[in-house]
Amino acid sequence: MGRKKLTEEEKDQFRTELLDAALTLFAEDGYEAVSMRALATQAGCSAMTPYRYFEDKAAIFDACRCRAFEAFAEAQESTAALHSDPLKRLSALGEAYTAYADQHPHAFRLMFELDQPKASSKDLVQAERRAFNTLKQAVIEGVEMGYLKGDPNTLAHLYWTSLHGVVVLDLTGKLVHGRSKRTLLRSLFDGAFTSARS
Amino acid sequence: MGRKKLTEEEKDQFRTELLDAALTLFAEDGYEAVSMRALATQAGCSAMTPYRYFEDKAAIFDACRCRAFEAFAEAQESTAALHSDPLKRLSALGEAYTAYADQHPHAFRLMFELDQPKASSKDLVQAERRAFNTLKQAVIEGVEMGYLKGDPNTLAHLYWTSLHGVVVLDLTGKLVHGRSKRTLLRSLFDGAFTSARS
DNA sequence: CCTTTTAGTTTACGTTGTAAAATATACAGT
DNA sequence: ACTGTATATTTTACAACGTAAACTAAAAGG
Repeated sequence: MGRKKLTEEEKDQFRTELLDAALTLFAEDGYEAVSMRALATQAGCSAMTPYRYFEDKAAIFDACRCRAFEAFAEAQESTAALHSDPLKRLSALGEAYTAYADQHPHAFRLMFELDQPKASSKDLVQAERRAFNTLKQAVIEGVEMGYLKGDPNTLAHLYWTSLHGVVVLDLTGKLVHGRSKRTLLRSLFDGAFTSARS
Repeated sequence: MGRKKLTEEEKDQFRTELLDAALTLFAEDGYEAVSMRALATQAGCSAMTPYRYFEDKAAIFDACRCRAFEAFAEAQESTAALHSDPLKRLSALGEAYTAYADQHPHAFRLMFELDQPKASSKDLVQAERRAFNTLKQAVIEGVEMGYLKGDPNTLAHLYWTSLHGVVVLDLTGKLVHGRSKRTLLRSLFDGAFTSARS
């Protein structure tokens, strides 16, 4: 029941396993399937054990959010690796962004839910930056190579926010019938490059 | 205890009062303050009474969302009424959009929460359209008067989605430090009109 | 007057997050 | 080797939740 004095590695190991279990439940049956008791069952411990390793349920969700951002960043990075041309890469990253939302709706929701704590943990901020940097790097190269003009940081943010807006409004069914996500994304992409193209 | 055979108007009246109570709780203490028991207390009835008038809690929230969209649409409309010039009006509508998110965070969350039912009620769709149409009308006039070029519906959607993306990513604290919402909105507005300007 | 219909409340159940208490195990000191 | 203490984990317990089921009360129809 209580071996004794777990090393820091063992604790991290358990935390990792717990988050694995949570992410599994998440992916399988969605957000509300992750109760403390369900999570405990999945992780093979009792309902109270997680409380030795995390402050509360919200802290566990925060850590899951962090993991979700890392996985998302990896998806973005591996997409970026396929295209050396900055504009092609930007386009592909946009496609990958919406594809990720389609294929991992629960993870996407976890990442971008409106009611999450505004002050993020250090780790979460880092994971978020990592996801964004892939996009930003493509914009930087686009500017350097003369395909785009303007402040790279601003351009990258604008591309991201526009993309995100289309995705979330589509996800919540708010786009007016007849304007598909795909159509809008194409127009967005063309328009963004029209206005930013040097 | 049970007068008898309420008229349809009386029923609607009660529904309205109940939603008023819900929206009050919402605005005062936020999303999670709206439990059935708290709502009942606020509305001056027992916890089960609302179930005679709504299917379940989700249906009440749907109706609240509808009301929130109507209030939002009104805010947009009254902003639009202040500016006859389409471009000035579009800019003002963008400002009003972000201002609404700042001033009514709970209502905004209710409207645009990621996990809402994708298939909306007829009323909700209508309220959503109404909010969007104000923006769309300004774009239409902008095109008609030769300030903008392109398909108005698409342009309006793009303006809206871009705006929305900035607002929600700011709201969730995802914008990288140093890129303020305001800066991005200005760039967005300039850029949109640069690319769409005829 | 009695029965039915309708409105509303009370009670009760299963589930949730988690505080508090109980239990089990490993090590330190004698 | 025995005992006490620190640590890990589980068990139990509680308040709050959404809501089903049972109950109460009053008006309308026969």
